[in-house]
Amino acid sequence: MKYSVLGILHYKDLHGYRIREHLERHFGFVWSINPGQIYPVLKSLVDEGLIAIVGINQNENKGPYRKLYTITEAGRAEFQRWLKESPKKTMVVRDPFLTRFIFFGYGDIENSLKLINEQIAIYEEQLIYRKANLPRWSKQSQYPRMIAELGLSLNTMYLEWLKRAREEIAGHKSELPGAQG
Amino acid sequence: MKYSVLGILHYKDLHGYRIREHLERHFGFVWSINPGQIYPVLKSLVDEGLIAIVGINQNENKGPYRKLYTITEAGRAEFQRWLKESPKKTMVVRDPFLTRFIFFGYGDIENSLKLINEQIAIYEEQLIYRKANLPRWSKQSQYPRMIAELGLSLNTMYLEWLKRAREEIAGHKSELPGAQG
DNA sequence: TCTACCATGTAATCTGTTACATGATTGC
DNA sequence: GCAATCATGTAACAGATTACATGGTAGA
Repeated sequence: MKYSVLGILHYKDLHGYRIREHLERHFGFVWSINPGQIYPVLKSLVDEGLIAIVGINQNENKGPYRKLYTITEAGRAEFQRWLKESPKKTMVVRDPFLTRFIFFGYGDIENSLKLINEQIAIYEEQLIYRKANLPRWSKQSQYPRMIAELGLSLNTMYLEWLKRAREEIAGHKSELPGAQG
Repeated sequence: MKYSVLGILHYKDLHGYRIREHLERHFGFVWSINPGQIYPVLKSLVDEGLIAIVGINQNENKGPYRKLYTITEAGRAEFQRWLKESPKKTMVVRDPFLTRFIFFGYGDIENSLKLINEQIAIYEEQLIYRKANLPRWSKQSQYPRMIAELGLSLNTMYLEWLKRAREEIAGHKSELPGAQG
């Protein structure tokens, strides 16, 4: 999304690949920018005059071919306007596992438990990664650090819920073999 | 999404408007189906033979004009296949407030606090609604109830985080007037 | 040399969103 | 009678996803 790009260029001049990598690595749970999306977005931002190319590294210098982008004054103004807006929509969680979970009553319990265990494994790994990365945020980056803390809380809460769900479903299985709720 | 429609038709034969309403009301935080999306989806499901129209209420009978859909055997089979699949993607939270929050360091603190307070008001109201609706889920609908519990946990956790963020930012304001983190 | 990754880009397709249009019904 | 809501639908647009294509660089 274009405002994320404008936001990140406040911090540093970057090229497309790095912008995407940065967003994905640090805030991937809040949004994800697609590799096939970042270059068209950069192009349209240049066309609108909100960002500009400050340099193109061709192989005269060493390092790969890439374009370095910077934010313009118009870009900063547009970003400030956006930042002040009250968001019109509330939080939505997109998760292909949860859409299945709702309908687990129409499937078989063994398969449900298998999928739940897969999710637990994924989020336990993610939790380790997130705990390890929290101290990296300095006092300078107060807001990104708070977002990282939110990610950690979400991760912890979700894991607890998954484990409660697993216990409840496993218990249900032994009580009423074959039956589904 | 088509599998949500197939899932919900396991529970009951419904018409388009009710399908959307049901999804929106009970699981709106996990997905939202757009009003301009449900009818094309129903049409393509009929074309694929996964659902079928069981009746059209024209104004011979009382009540408004509407089409009642049911799931076919092919639809059940396709749904079962989907339900067994391991989801390829992990959870993503979409929230226009959080995308702004990350960049609050580049805006002014007064505005940030204003937006945070708006969010707190929204989610406090939502929390009351969710607490009130939890007991409605019977033992029969175990999985939807667990989803509702997840919604409640998420809501509670998010509110706590918003309030911690507010305190931290408000404190920061009085310590270092004009400065931003 | 070969693999993995860095880096940019396009095309086709699928979803999602907004806005509109129509008309019936229900309750005040 | 009027407003709100029920109900179905379309059109235009915006955003996301997948797949592909190209070529450079770094390190085993």
